[in-house]
Amino acid sequence: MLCVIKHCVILYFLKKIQRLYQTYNMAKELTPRSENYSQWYNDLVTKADLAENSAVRGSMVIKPYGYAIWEKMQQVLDGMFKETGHQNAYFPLFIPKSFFSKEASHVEGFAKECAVVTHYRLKADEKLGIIVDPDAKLEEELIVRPTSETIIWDTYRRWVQSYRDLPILINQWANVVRWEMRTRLFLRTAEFLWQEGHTAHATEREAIAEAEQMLRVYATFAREYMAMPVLTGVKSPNERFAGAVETYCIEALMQDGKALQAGTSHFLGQNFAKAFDVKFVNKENTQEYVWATSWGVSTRLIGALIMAHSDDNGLVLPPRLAPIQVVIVPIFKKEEEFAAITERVQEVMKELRKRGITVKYDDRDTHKPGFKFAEWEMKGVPVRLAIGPRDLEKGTVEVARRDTLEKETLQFIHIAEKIEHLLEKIQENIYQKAFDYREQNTFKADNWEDFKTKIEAGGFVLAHWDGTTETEIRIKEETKATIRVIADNIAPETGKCVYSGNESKRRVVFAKAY
RNA sequence: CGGGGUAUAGCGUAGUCCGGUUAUCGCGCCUGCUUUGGGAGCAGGAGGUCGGGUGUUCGAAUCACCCUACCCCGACCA
Repeated sequence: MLCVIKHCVILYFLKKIQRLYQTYNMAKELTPRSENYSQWYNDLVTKADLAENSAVRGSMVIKPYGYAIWEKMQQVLDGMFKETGHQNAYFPLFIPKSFFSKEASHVEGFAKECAVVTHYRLKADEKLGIIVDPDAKLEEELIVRPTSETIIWDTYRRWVQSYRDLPILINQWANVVRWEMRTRLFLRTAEFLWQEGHTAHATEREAIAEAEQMLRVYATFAREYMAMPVLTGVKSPNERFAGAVETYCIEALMQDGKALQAGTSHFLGQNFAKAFDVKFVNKENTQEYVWATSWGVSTRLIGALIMAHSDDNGLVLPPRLAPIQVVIVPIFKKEEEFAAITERVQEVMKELRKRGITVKYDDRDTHKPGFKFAEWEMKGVPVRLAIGPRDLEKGTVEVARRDTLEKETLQFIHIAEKIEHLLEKIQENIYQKAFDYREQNTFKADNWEDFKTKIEAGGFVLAHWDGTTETEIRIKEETKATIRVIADNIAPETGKCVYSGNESKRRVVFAKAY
């Protein structure tokens, strides 16, 4: 009897918990970061309406709001590339398989994740429906580009004869495919969007200068637009791009203490020139191989942007990359009030637009203000204005900032100017917060036990390394940490390798990475 | 690609172990009224090849086999 009552009580509470859970879900809330960081990230991407998984394994649909962020990134970066003398062009999606075998380490690096086109036709089959036509086999199979070095260098061979044809400074905006085993929205997908710069130079020095210049462009973009502090430097030989002589990178620290490579720039030496026989005649009339670079950033930057700043209420976007910088929510009961508010809003919008600020008036009458507040907060709009009858009376406006969630009521007078300043302040504050976080999560480790503890806890760990790939691999096997960057802001100092105890000339940055 | 898990309406789910009337609930959606300064309330309504296929059975969301997709953990990687 007692048992039955107990059972009923338990059932009752189970139902209650389920009800609570359902309410929680409908409220569009995020899983808190502290509870499950990965889940938080996935929730955020979905609920901020940035992207979703598609019918194709590992490939995502980038939704309009997410794509708008990418467009902003593209616009800024494209301007920076043009300023540094580059031009855009477009090379094919398909690459003949034979091209790949020409640069040995390059093939090795990418062979395992290439999609291959083998046929060019389908046909109807009575039993199986549509099938690949076995009679339509390609003479030479085509690789869907995982990166374009090979096809581009095959092309450059025909473009370069004399030193007068150099340098070639080209960028392309494109999609690439890398058949990844485990994918995550934006961070790692089978197909992704990126830009890849490919340059050809007469001298080694000039090529190195180019690779370094583009790294600085990326670092500037990350810091000034994404409000994301980055370390710059070079990769260890083990982490180098397949086919590169030197790989430069920008490396950022995410809120869960894991590192994320946000952009790379490669000095390719003469590897591709030799593989594709790209020579030029110099002023002394002798044949020389061309020197090369390549550099790229991808839609992964959106993942970095999300993880760098966002909180448990949703996305936090830096004003300089926010598709909508200011959203205005009217608060009204009667039609007349709405009309009067709208009139006032038009004035504000005009002033804001004059200053180049992107503003949206959320005049939907299908949702209540509270709903709109929550929605725009989830989408990370930096500044929200609310205007209601009380504001019209007093000549005020409520200004809420997304980064701190603070609200204040300001006078209408010079409101556009105040908001312009506020946007700048938000941009700075977001950067500062991310910077402070990184500082607080950067540690030194001088012995193996300490190293393991600190790596486990997360963050950047600065430690001495003997410079051998063998040690690097051992460390990775034992701790999952890799050398993220041999950072150029860390001064050389002698010491003992944290793993082997051998001589070391400098500390390098270790972390677990995405 | 290995190991584990999941798949029921747009989303989140109950039911599956132990097969049996018309498949549960919440959110969302539609209509109406009342609401609107932080995710509105009430009333009514629509919406389902139970991931796909094959089988077992009088009868399958439920059992068996196969396939597919997604999630978590490893190996690989921007």
